Amino acid sequence: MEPGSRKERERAERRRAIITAARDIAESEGWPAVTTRRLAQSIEYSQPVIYGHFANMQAIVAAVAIEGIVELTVHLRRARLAAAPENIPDAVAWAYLDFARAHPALFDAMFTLPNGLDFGGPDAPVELVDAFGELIEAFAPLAKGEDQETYVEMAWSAIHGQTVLGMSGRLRPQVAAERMAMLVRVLKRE
Amino acid sequence: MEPGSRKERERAERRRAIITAARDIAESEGWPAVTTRRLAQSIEYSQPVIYGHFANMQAIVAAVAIEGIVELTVHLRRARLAAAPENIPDAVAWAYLDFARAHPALFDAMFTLPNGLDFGGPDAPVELVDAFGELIEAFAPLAKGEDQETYVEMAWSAIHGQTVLGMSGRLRPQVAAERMAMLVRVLKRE
DNA sequence: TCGTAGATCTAGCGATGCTAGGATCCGGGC
DNA sequence: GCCCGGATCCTAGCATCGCTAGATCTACGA
Repeated sequence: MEPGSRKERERAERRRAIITAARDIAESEGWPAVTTRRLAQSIEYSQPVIYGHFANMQAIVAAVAIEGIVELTVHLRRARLAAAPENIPDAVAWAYLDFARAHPALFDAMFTLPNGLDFGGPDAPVELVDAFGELIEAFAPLAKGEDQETYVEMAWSAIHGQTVLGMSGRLRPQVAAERMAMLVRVLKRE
Repeated sequence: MEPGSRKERERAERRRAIITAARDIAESEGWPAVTTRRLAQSIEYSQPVIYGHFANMQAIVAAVAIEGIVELTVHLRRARLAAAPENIPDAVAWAYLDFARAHPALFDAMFTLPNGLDFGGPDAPVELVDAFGELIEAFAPLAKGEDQETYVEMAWSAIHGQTVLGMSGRLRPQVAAERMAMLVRVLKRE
């Protein structure tokens, strides 16, 4: 099937429709409601058509996760570029938490559900590398003498941990702001 | 059924057998292999018997999670008591990571799988409160002027984040040791 | 010894992810 | 214009899941 043909376009559209439907259903009703039959109904095709686009359910989660990572990257970048240089770590940390709160199902696809994505491995998708690059921009300046990449991993996981524990109700919500500010202060080592 | 009777004891034994079977299967084959039919086979009863002990599958995950939390608590306490005072934060942080690595399925039950446990809420199980108490013992001394409880939440979530991202292959494993050491250094604010 | 209450099992319901095999449609050669 | 072959799509079904209803069987007290 030559690229750019009508069939090719329709096929790509259908793939997008599946991903979008999965996102929408997951955000509104939770991931357990995202079933192959439900997706088929959303795109107005029969169930096996789904398997013409994705090998299995996990591949759909992975596709949504990739989309989420891309959006998270632009969200972080926007926050970084809008902030005064000395406020970049705060702004990006907050943007991370904001994103997770605004798109919990997307966040689940990225970090909680099994999605089969190879993050650290040799053939990690570019989207993942880009996202980490954005974190480097934000937090590498705080590394001081330490190894930058390691420092950024450390900072990211600290922010991530606070995000996931907070979102799952394991931390006191009323001090969320002060807790995140405290983390950034500690990371800045002022 | 009066407590202490033979029937009561047998019932309690069976409950324990279910929890143990769930743990064992989850550790050796992953949580998806833990099905009600499989558990029934393990305890040599028919499947509906499971529902005489647990309302649903999630309640079994919760029971395993509680068990895991208790074990994590003693693991952290042991590490704390064995360490020199100035090394307590390092020792406890490492113990946390060690525990997750040694019992990944247990850790999943506690933090990744839906278990319905109310962590932060008013009627959180005592086991959860005890576990957090252990974290307070370890990290509150680092709070300096800051609010202690908030500081401990911050430190815990940072360690937790590094643990979960590391275990799911999202951080470089070869620098795991230096990364955790770096976090503790930052938390100590030396 | 017998009747009843509780314990346990068999069987089944409505779902799930996923697949096989038949129908249908569409495009290119005569 | 027709016909044929391949791609595309659907119906139907398999095995398995969590969970439950109803029958059966066991054990204990009157």
